[in-house]
Amino acid sequence: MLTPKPLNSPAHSTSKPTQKTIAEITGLAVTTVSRALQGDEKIAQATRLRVNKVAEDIGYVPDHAAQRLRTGKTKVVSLILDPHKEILGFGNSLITGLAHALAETDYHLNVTPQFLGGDPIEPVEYIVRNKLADGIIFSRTRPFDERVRFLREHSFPFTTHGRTEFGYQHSYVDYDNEKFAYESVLRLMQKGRRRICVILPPSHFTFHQHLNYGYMRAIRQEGLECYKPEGISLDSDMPEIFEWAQTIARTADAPDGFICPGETSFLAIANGYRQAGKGRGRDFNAVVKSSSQTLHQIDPHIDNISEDIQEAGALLGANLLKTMLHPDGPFEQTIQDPDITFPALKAYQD
Amino acid sequence: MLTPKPLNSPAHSTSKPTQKTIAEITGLAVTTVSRALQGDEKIAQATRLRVNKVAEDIGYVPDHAAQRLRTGKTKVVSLILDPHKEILGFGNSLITGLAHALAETDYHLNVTPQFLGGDPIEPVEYIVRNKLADGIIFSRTRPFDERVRFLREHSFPFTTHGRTEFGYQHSYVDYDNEKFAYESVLRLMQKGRRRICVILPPSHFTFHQHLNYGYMRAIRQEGLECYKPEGISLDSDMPEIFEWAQTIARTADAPDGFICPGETSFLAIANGYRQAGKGRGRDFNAVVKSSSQTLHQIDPHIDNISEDIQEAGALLGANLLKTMLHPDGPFEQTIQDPDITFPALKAYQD
DNA sequence: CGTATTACTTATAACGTTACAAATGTCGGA
DNA sequence: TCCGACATTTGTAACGTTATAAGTAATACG
Repeated sequence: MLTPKPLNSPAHSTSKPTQKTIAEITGLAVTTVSRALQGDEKIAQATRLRVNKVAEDIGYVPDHAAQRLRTGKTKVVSLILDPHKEILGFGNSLITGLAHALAETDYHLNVTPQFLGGDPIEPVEYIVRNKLADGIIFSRTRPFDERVRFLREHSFPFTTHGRTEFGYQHSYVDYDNEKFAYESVLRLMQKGRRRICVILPPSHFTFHQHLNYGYMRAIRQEGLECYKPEGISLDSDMPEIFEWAQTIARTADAPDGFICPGETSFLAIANGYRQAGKGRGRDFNAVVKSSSQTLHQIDPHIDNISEDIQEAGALLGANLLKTMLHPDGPFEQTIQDPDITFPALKAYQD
Repeated sequence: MLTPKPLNSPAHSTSKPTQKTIAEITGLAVTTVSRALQGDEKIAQATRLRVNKVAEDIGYVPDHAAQRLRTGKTKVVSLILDPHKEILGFGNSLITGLAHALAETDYHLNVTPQFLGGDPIEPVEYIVRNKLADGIIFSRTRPFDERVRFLREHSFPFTTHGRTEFGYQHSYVDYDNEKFAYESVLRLMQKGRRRICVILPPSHFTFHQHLNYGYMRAIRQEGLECYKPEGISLDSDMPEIFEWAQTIARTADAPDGFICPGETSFLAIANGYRQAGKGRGRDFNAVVKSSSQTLHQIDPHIDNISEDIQEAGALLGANLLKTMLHPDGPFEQTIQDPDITFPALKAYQD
C-alpha cells in the first residue's frame, strides 16, 4: 500500500512520475499516454494495457492541478455546512452519506462552513468566483433563495436540501415535513391531547411553510386551536426554549402536546415542563423528529418520527452527480417519506 | 457583491479576466502583473497600486489550479473526520473551530471522511499521494500511530488531535484526559460513591491510556476497587451499553459511580439503570465529559466536565499553520485543561 | 564624463495535462 | 501497382501562473 519505489533508471529516478516518465519508458508520445490512461478507444488495447501497467508499476498518480488547469474541471463537490442546532449530529451524518455517494466516483468532498450570522450567499459566491468546485450542495433553503437564483444565473450545478418556490425546476432532496406535522397532530390527539403546540423554524425557511401547512391542515380538520409560540423557534438556544417552556407550563391553558421538528427543542421543553412540575405522559406528550438513537436512550417511550440524514446526504450526492452530468435537467427531485410507525397506544400511557 | 461586468474592450470582453487581461489593460508585462499582485517590493508602489486597482475593477480572481500547478502548493488543509460516536456534534464543532482558524488565511478546508471500519492510513496515503492538501489533521490517535509515522517519513505537515508515544516530537492538540479521570473519581467519592466504574475507549487509542492512568492513580490513592466493564467501550453502540448497564445494575455489587468520557455512554447507562429501577442521585452518580449543552437540558444536575471541541479545532488549525510555515519545528503542543468547577455538593443530592 | 549602482521591468521557460489537427502505417480492392 | 479507408499514433499549442535570469533606464559617484 505504500508508495512503490520509483525505478532507478537515470531519466526518471528522483522526482515523482508523470505521464512524461511513462512516455519515456514505453517509448510512446505523451499524448498517447494521456489518451491511453483515459481509456480512449482509439488507442490500441495492447497499448492501453501496457501504459496502465507501467503507470501502476512506477506509482503514477495524475496531477489534479494540471488536469484542472487544462480541463477546467475541479472534480470537487462543495458542501456548505451551516450550524444546524436542532438536529444532533446533522453535519456528520450528511457528510457520511455524501461521502458514500461520492466514494465510487473521482469527486472529492470539500466542506465550506457557513458561519453563524454570515450571509448565506457569501460562501456560494466565493466558490463560484474562485471555481473551487464543480457542484454545490447547501441546506436551510428559503422559498426564494438567493443562492438558487445566483447559481442558476451562473449555470452552476447544485442540489439543495430543501425545496424553493421558484417557478423553475432544480434538483433537490427534501423531507416531507408537511406529512410529519400532520401526522404528529393526529398522534397527539390519539393520546387525548387537544392543546397542541408546534415549534417552527424561523419563517424565512421553506420548511417552516411545510411544517406550518401540515400542522394547520390537521388543526383545522380536527377543530383544534392553534398554538404557536411567540419569539421561540427551532433555532432558539436551548436555555431560551427552556425558559419559555417553564413559563408556559405554569399557565392555565398550557399546551399538552408538542410537535418538535428537532431533538434539542424537545429536550429543552421537557426540561422546562419538568421544572414546572409537569411530567411527560401525564401532563403532556410530544412527537419528535429525530435523526439519531439518542432520544431513544433518554426515554424509550418517546414518539419519534425519524429523518434519515445520512440517506439525505447520499441522495444529495447522487442528484448532484446527475446534475453535473446533465446540467440542463431533468432535475432529480427527491422527497424523503417520514416513517410513521408509532408503537401501539396502550403500552405507552406513561 | 455580484461579479462586476467585464470591460468591453475587444481584447478582453468575453472570457474571465486573467493576469494577461490586466497586462493588456495596463500595458505591463504579465510577469510584472504577477509580481505586483504578490506585493513584491521590487515593483514600484505606483505600479502595484495601479495593477491592484485594475484587478479589482475587472473582477480578477487568481486561478487556483494554475497557482497550484506552478508552485506545488495546494493551499488546502485536510481534516480527516472519523465517525466519533461518543461526542454529540463532534464533527460540526471541530469544523467550525478549524474554519475560524483558517478564515483569515488563504487556506481552504477539505474534509475527508474516515469510513467506519476502514484502515485509518488510507485517507492519509491518498491525500499525500495525490497531493490534495498542504497539511493534514486527524484524530483518534494511537500511541504508535501509523499515520504519524507515514507523514513524518514523507515530511508532510500535520497536527494530531491526541498525543502519540513516539520518541520524536510533532504538533498536536490534546485534552488532559488524565486529569479528567482523576478528578472524576474524587468527585464521585465526595458524593459517597466507592464502586466507581470508568468507561474507556478501545485500548489502541492513546487517550485510553491517559484516562486509565488518571483513573488508576485516583483509585489506588483512595484505596478503591477498580471497575472496568468487559466488552464495553466508548465506541460501543448505545443499545449495547444500555443492555450491559441494565444487567450490571441488577448485580449485588453494581457500580454506584460512573465516569463517562462521552455523552452518549452516559445516556445509555442512565437508561439501563433506570430500566433496572435504579435512579441517578439515589443509586448512582456520574461525571460526564460533555461538549454541548444537551446534557444540561436532559438533567441540569449532572456533574459534567466540558471539553471545548470548537476550541480544539481552532488550536489544531493554528498549530498546523505554524507547522506548515516551519516544517522542522518547534512543534506546537497544546493541552486543553479540563474546567473542573463542580457545583457545591449539598444542592445536588438528587 | 564614464562607470557603478539602484530601481524597476520583462522575456523565456516551465509546472503536467489534454484538445486539436495532422501524420504514419496497414490493408483490401480496383 | 496505386488508391482510399481505416487504425493508430504523434507534434504542437495551450490552460494561467510564477521562478529565473536578464534587461533597461535613471541616478549617484569618482
